[in-house]
Amino acid sequence: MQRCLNCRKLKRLPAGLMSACAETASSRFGSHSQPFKTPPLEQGEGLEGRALLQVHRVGKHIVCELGGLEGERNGDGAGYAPGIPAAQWIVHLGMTGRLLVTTPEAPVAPHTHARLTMASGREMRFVDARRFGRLEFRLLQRDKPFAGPGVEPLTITPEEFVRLFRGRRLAIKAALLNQTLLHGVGNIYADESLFRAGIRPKRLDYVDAAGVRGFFQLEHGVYMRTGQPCLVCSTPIRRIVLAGRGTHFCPVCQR
DNA sequence: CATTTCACCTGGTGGC
DNA sequence: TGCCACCAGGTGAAAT
Repeated sequence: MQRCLNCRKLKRLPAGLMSACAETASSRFGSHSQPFKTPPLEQGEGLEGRALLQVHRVGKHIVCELGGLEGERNGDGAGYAPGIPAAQWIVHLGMTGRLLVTTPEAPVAPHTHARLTMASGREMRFVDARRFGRLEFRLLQRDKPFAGPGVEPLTITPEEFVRLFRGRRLAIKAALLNQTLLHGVGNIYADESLFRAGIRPKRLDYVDAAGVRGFFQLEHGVYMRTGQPCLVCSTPIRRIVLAGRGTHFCPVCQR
């Protein structure tokens, strides 16, 4: 018996892999408050026996490419194999999520939502106190490869960037936080980017592909520096709430 | 449709 | 010392 991470009751849990019972996982499927975007039972069964081929990033998501199973076939009847990508495990860490690799004997930390036994004998564990993280399993013969909700900020062209943001009637910071436009930028990078570019978070429809001034590389210029002097002009950094988030800026450097 | 607001969740912090 | 209000932020449902 094990305590379900969703309903907190002592229950027999499916497959011993996911620390949530089937009923709450499915009944609360889609809720914010649980980490299983794919129901735990389906997720555990889907992952079983697959090789972990590659890990990469898409926006704020970690994408694990998984190999096929012996005898597994795609829609055209072609065979999969352990070395051929056939499924994906998508991990979003939310605010406090972590992926840990441990020995099976290692004490199970509070808020451990998933425990995967690896072929090496070690365990991969997903721990997330605040439960903003998500776990999702995709079968490529059924689902599209995960592409993320928006476009990549590190490879977008200036022209695409302009096309994405021009004409919108909302604060530039709210637009930056919208993952269906540009994905991967959270509250901290939004504040820091706008400071470096010298742009007020409340500005509407601001587009200037060459507007990066490049103030600082290492330390936060504005984020969580409310009342402290601006690193450029010494004016106290201001804090407002925008799009429901703490928002920090220099009233002189950012126009 | 576009945009805004808010609930979800827990650990840490500061005030009393 | 302990209690409580409040804050942090990614997401997506609900409201506007």
